[in-house]
Amino acid sequence: MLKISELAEQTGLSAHTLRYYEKHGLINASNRSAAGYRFYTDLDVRRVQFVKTARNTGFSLADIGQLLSIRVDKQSHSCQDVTDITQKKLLEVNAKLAELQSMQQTLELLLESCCGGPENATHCSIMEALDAGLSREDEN
Amino acid sequence: MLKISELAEQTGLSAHTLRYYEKHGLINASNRSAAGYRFYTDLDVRRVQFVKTARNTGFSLADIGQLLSIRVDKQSHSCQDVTDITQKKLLEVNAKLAELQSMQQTLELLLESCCGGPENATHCSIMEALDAGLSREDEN
DNA sequence: GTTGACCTTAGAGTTAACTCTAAGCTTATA
DNA sequence: TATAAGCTTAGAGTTAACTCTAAGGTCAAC
Ligand SMILES: [Zn+2]
Ligand SMILES: [Zn+2]
Ligand SMILES: [Zn+2]
Ligand SMILES: [Zn+2]
Repeated sequence: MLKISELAEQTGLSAHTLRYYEKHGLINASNRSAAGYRFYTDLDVRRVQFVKTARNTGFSLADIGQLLSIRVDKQSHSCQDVTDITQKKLLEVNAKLAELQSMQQTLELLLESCCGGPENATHCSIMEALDAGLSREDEN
Repeated sequence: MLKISELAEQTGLSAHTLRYYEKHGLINASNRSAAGYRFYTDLDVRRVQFVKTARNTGFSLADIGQLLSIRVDKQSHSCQDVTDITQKKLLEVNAKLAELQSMQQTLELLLESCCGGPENATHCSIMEALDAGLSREDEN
């Protein structure tokens, strides 16, 4: 049985974050000491690690709540339930990716166009491009 | 001279957002009516469009504040001042991009591994992978 | 039997960029 | 002149996921 600081160390999450996850219904300590100290079992640890892995994969805490409710009762859920959540997340990630890639391209073009030198910015092509709405050609 | 709602329509920003930008020092109405109504000149409009373009490019409002102070006094700033801001933004974008691409790859692998069917999730490879810390995916 | 580290809770603060509300003026139209 | 639409301000609310604080209780060690 682990105390919260030991679980924190094992998972790389802070004790604050673990309490925050508990408050939001994601995890729980199976046991409490007489004085109210949380004690975590191996099963608790695995659940926290599941949360952490899902978090790293990009799932929101709300998504993870759903995944956890599948996890504790797999019989009552289908693979489609799982792929629905995963697919939805992939679409979100793809949308953000497209946005960021567009920004990346714009920023790279801006940097290519500017001398980046120490003389004054009266001729700066980055400022000109931003003033011109990034040239009317590839507006979306 | 445009009223705030007219500027909003021309720029595609809401009047609320325009007042918010003003409160944060990004824009201003050159004139006010006797009763205090904001009135915007062509120069004001162009400044707002600059802000909007910079926003679409990914710059934060703080970045845009810096870009605007260069814009109003180009003689006192260098191209390097401009590229410093742009370069910093590009690094941020690249970092987020890398993170999202990793998530995308993980999500795609998860989806490939799961049948997505209607039978129960006791055998679901997505759940297994999340339980295993994605170790299967990492090895691929 | 006293440090000092660790634990508890409720609740406030953080971040960015909005978004909205309330209460009261102003302006245009009928 | 009455009505509706639009303007003003200060300030509160939203979102997500923490992050931290205060005030106090507990525990192991010396
Ligand atoms: Zn230059
Ligand atoms: Zn330049
Ligand atoms: Zn299946
Ligand atoms: Zn499956």
